[in-house]
Amino acid sequence: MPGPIQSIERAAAILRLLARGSGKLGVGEIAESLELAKATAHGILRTLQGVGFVEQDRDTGKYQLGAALLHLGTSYLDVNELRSRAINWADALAARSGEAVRIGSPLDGRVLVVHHVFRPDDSLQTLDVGALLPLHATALGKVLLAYDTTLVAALRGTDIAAYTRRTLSSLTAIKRALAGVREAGWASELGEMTPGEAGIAAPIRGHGGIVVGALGISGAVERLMDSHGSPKATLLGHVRDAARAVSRDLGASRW
Amino acid sequence: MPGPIQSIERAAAILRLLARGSGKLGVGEIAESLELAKATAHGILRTLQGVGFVEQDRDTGKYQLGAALLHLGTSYLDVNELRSRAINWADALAARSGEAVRIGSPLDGRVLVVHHVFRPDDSLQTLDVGALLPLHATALGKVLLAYDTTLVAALRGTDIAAYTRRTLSSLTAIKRALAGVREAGWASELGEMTPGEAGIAAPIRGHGGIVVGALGISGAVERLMDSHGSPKATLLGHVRDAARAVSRDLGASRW
DNA sequence: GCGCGTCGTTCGACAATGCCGACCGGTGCT
DNA sequence: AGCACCGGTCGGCATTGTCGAACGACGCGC
Repeated sequence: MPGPIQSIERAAAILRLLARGSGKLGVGEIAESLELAKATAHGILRTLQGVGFVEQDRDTGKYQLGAALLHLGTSYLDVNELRSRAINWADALAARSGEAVRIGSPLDGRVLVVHHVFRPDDSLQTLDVGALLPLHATALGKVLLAYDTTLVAALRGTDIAAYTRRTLSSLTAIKRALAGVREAGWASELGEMTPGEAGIAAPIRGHGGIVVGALGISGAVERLMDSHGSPKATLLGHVRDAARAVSRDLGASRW
Repeated sequence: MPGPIQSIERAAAILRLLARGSGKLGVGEIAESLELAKATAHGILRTLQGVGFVEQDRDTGKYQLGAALLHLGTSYLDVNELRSRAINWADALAARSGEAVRIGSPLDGRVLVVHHVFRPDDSLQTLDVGALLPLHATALGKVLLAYDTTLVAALRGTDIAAYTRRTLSSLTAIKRALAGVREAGWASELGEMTPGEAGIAAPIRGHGGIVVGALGISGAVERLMDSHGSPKATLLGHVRDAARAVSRDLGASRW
């Protein structure tokens, strides 16, 4: 049976659609978006509702994501080897650098945040584990792009959003930056996603030396960067050391 | 088409199995657990792999949950009305009480933690959003049980695990406790899940007054309880006030 | 080192299964 | 009141998923 199962693929598409649209959707909207017959979409939705993957608003009849997905998502974190090996090092890096630490791996042309340590102060911060960040406007994403040519190829065709005035919004500019990342072994970002915020990241390598993720810190520009817009040497060193330590734990002995 | 779609139900069962087993499973094990032909299980797994819901270990060939689920799970949090309305009140309750705050809703005979505010000190705490807690051994769960008879009915038949010496492990003992909860309007737990840890919780009511979740604090027994093993009055008041405030935001005007 | 057991995977055929167009019943807007 | 839209249901057709059996690769042990 070499071939994916149609109904399951459609069910997954519905779930992704609900996650992207970030809200409630009706049967008609879903059917139209996915070019399905209304009855087909309804049957899938009813099944997904039965297993708790979607819920239906009693008043409006519209559908949204269900609670069962939350537990599945966090269960994924438990078995994610990258995350479990990196937790201790991430805590240490946050303490040493005084900044928020994030670990990301590629997912579907974005960066999935699989771990997040808050900046060690009492300020209110929102956890963004599970968030999908853009590849081209974050330090984490640049690292992943630099060591995975298929990701770069996938960039072509997608629209490269310009979040701020500093965002690298052309493919050639991005490629030039990636060459620099490969040469240096780390990436940085300065106000390219959010004005005033910066990031520094380095690759995490797994068995055999292939890059399986990225680890980095992010915070206010004036704390991370020097007057020339380059990462402060001590912070950069801490980030690179932490990434190397995680890589070693994952079995990338030579790097 | 009145009837759930078989393949999607099976796919969901596989995902739940992978989440429960908390680790990697082979095709054979999965097929046996679900009483499927090996080829059938394989087809579903291949499809799930294609959409990123499961991943395959390159070396062993075994399957585990995939990264796409993490994003879906956190997307659920974004649209969860209970959580979004409760966040502000939960923060306030944590500040006032000095304890960790958790909000739970029922899922599949357990308590799903949909929000968690750390105890306001610098100690290392693990986020347990997405965790599934037992109904009968937590204050949150007791509240949910007390106001949902179908949950109690479902308890019969499941094994009622005795986590500690104090866990209410018989159905009659639980039912007696639930009557007390209904009368008082709140629930507490003292070392029934983990020795030395206690909890206090109150119901969150939605539109029309039906209980849609529970909100509570948990922490060391000596901080939450008085010498008689009853919740400290001030803490209890804070919990009940917060639960009422959230209920009001959800439209349960009369309660 | 050879063979046995087990694993993930593929094949092919059957019919069960999910898909679709058309049809209800209710709600809210005009 | 009429209309348009919504979510949900029905029944027939054939597409689609299911299953038993066989394949190749790996690893363990005799």
